[in-house]
Amino acid sequence: MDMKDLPKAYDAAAVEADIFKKWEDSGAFDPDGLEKLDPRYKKAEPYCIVLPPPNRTGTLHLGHAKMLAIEDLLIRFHRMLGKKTYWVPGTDHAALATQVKVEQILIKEGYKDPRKELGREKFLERVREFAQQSRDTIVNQCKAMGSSMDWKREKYTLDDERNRAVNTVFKMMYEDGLIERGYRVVNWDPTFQTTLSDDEVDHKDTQAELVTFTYDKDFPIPISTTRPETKFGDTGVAVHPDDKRYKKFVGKTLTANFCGKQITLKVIADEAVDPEFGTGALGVTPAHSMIDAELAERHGLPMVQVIDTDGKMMSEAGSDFAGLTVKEARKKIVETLEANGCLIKKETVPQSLLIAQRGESPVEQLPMRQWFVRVNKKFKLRQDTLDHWKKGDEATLKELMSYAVKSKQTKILPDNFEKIYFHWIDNLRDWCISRQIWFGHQIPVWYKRPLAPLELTFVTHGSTQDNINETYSGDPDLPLAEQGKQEAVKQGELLVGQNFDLVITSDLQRAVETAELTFTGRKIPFVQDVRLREIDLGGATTKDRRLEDHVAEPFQGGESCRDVEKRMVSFLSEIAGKYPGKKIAIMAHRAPQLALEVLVKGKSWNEALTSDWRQQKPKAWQAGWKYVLNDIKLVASDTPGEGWTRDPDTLDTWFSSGLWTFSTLGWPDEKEWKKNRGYHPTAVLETGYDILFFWVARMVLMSTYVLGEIPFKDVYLHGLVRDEKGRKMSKSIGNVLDPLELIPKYGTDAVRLSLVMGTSPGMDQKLSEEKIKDYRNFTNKLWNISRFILTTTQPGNDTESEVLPKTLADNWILRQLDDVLFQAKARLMIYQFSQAGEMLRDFTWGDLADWYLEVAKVEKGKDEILRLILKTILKAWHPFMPFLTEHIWDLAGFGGRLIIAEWPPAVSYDKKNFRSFETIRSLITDIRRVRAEQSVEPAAFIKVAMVADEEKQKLIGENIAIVKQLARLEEVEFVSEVANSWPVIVSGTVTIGLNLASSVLQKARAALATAFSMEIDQLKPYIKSTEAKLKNKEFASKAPEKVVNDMKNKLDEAKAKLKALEERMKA
RNA sequence: GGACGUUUAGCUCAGUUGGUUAGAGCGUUCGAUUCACAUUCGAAAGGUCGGAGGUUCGAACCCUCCAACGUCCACCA
Repeated sequence: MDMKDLPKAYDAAAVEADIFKKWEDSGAFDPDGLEKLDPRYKKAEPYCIVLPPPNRTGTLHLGHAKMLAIEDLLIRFHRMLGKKTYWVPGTDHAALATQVKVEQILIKEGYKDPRKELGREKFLERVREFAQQSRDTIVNQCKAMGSSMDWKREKYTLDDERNRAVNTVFKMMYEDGLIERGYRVVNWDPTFQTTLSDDEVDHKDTQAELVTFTYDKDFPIPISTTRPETKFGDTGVAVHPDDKRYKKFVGKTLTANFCGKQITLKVIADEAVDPEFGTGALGVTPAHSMIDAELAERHGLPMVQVIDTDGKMMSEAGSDFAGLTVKEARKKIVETLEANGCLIKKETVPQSLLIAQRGESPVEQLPMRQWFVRVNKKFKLRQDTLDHWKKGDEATLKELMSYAVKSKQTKILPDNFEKIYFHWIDNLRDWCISRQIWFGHQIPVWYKRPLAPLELTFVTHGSTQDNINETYSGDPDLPLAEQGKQEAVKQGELLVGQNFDLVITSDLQRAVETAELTFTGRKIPFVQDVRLREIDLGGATTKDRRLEDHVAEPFQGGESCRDVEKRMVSFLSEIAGKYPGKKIAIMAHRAPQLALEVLVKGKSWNEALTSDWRQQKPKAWQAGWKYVLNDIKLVASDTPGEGWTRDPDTLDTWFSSGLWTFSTLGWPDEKEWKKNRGYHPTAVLETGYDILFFWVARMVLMSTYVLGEIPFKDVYLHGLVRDEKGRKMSKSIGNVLDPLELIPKYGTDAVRLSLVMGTSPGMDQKLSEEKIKDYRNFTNKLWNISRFILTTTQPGNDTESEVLPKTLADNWILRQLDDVLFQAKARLMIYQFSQAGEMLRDFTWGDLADWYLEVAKVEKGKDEILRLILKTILKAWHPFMPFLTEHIWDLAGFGGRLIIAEWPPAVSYDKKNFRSFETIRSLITDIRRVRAEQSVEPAAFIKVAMVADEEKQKLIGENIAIVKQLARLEEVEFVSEVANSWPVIVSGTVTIGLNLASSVLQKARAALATAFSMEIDQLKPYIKSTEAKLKNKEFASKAPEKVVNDMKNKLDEAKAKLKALEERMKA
């Protein structure tokens, strides 16, 4: 292309798609592709960022655009630094959010209850279809933003590999006792019919009616509530321990007839009660308030549920109320209380209502059986963790999360968010992870339910010689010792009166013998089962046969505890089908019994091992341990086969997101994970501060737990993008700026700049179209700078080697360039993108375009240096403006792809006299100012005469062409003294006189006199205060030398200037 | 109720560990324009750094208190 044909303005829309394709085809987005492009990436340090996967709920907004701009900047910068950069692309299924969205769409299509009408599979198909469309949109938008990630490596939080990671972690946590199924009060969303975690519930300030009443006419303690309808579930009344009014009731159990229902209430004293509020007494509703549930747990109060999952009153509320909605019931209760004369007063109070984060529906707190991650539970670490704990040490998940940040292994930027993070952890409750929605990772738990529960009685075998000696002779099948036989008989005596339908024994000698002796004389069928055998110790010798060490790891050549567990699952599921409702005695060994504790009681192996009765001294001998087999629960990463029903619930979406840093790198697949191991911990996690808790904290939890290492070294939290008035962008206000509309209008680079510049981490950003326009102007400026250089210079050989400065201006611009490269790099390393960009802009616009290019129009022979500067700034700007810079790079024919060019090295210049050009610059500036200040016609600026010392005369004389061009002068002459009739200003130590047209002379003199006196008025107090300061002994002794010297120099300059001005005034 | 921010020019914001007379962009005013760029260039005006105390030779910066605004967490039943 002929350079002359370059359009006057940069047309982003016309070139961007093309450039993106070139990048994509080049393989530069692929960390392994980099090696093929440039050998320097072969042994390169890895640099990895995982893309916070956008939700597949629709399209990307400006917040995403900001995220992409910052992360792409980081990736491109580090790629140019020579790192093997891997930006992991992917999307999030966003379980609930996506399902809700699709439900809304289906309702619009005419379905009334889409899930019921379609059924699980068909409904999920629609959700998947929507998610797929959304994914396609997201990918295209990311590409439009210029994001340099390789979509061939795309991951999805709900794909098969991620599912494997989820199931594996679930199983690990379950085995460690960190996941449990419990009956607890949870947040329930009656609209979407699912539980929500504490973090998914918001508080909305509303007005509510606070009702003060007594449960019935005779009840001695009045209470207040805004939720009278829950009072059917009250099981206690709590007062403050010091409250004299109620002291006499504490500890008593009272009854009342509350609106037709008989309730029993225990009066308890608890510090948590505020004696000042209401009546000072609090009706405790353990089933419908987490706070009350905690209170109830402390005081042993029972839980009575009265509201169902539809938000309606249950039969527990009495026939008058059952079936009513919460609202209806509330109204009716107040009326009933009033009619019964129990109502004391009604008042309006502010209340914060629990609402679901999506939508406005109120959230109920209900007791339910759900799955929880226990954050305060001690567990044994599976590996060395965070360079602080050793494998086998005990810790809680909270401690891991806390230590990762406390030890600064993960640093949060800005650091005040660390405090917020710790505060959140301190108040963290167990995390409810099961959801009753369909879209998501189904919980990897299977059940087999017998038609009727089996009653199992575990009986243990009598001692063998090894048991007595507490040794291991190596023979796994010893007969009973004499002592053991006696024990077996004794056991039989203790079991008299208990009836069994069947005895199943292990087939080992000691078990069979014991069974015969224990159940002698009873006519019960015996069955032997090989699956009930003791754990196979393999080649273990006495020293290494601690079961604790072999929970997952098998004994050498033998079994692990988990292997026994597997046998027992098979055993139990068989007898569950064969003998429903029967009473069965199980005669077996230690490991099988512990497996029962695990499988039937839901303990973890470590819990089962530590609570094992055999550990107690003296051993608590008893005749049989009872287990009721309601269902057999199997936690597995794969479906266990016929006859098993999978838990229908799905997991909280953040469970899978929490694994994102390593599940995307191949874990738990050994081969893949090994390949990508170097990328973890990832370099930085860049995201909005609004998901610090949801996501960032949970990734720390998962990574420290699963891998024992942090998920990322730095966390960079960007602020939210708001409209120009500081409001959140929302469709209802209509202030949404859509990246897809902005990009074609202003160019991607301008949009990216506007999202990066003028922002700092953690601070919200106000964005207007005006700002984007300003950055569009800048992209155009860079375009025209390039256009000028490319049209006025010849390519030459464009070497990377040094270009020697020929003139003062050359030396000055190279020095400025060198400085800005150093500064910008330093800022980028510490995530100060805005400052880095500002420095580059000041150089590009202020130094290069406004000065050096002007100089270049006068001084010729700058082809080489101009092209070097262009090449250098294109590199430096590339992370900020990838499209424009790559495009110009192509046009200039610099060769190769800018995207993998090396970050520019230092530029050499003459360090001694780089300041000389500053003198000329300030002279020109002064002339320009005088002209403007005095409102002098340009035509009057014909001549400038100046008084200067010889050195300065020489300097200016050598650069006279520049001075003339930039100050728009016709002539400059040096004189010994400037004529009195000429207006004069002082520039540094140069005195300039202006030869003005006579018509403006008078005006100019007057203006000049005012200007002089103003300047003198400014200088005098400055000189005075500075002199005083310098004379101050304390200042002189305490201030650093550099400060003092700088002040002295500046003072001398000011004095000289003042002297000259005063002389001029006199004249 | 608790915590964390923010408050600097008309607007949007910088201001690195306290150190010369506090900066930028936009806007405003004045001026320029055959030149790479009117998406341009030059210049100016505009700030007792939210308020009040304190520490220091020296404070926009550190400490205390207050005010306004914002955000997060808790939930007083």
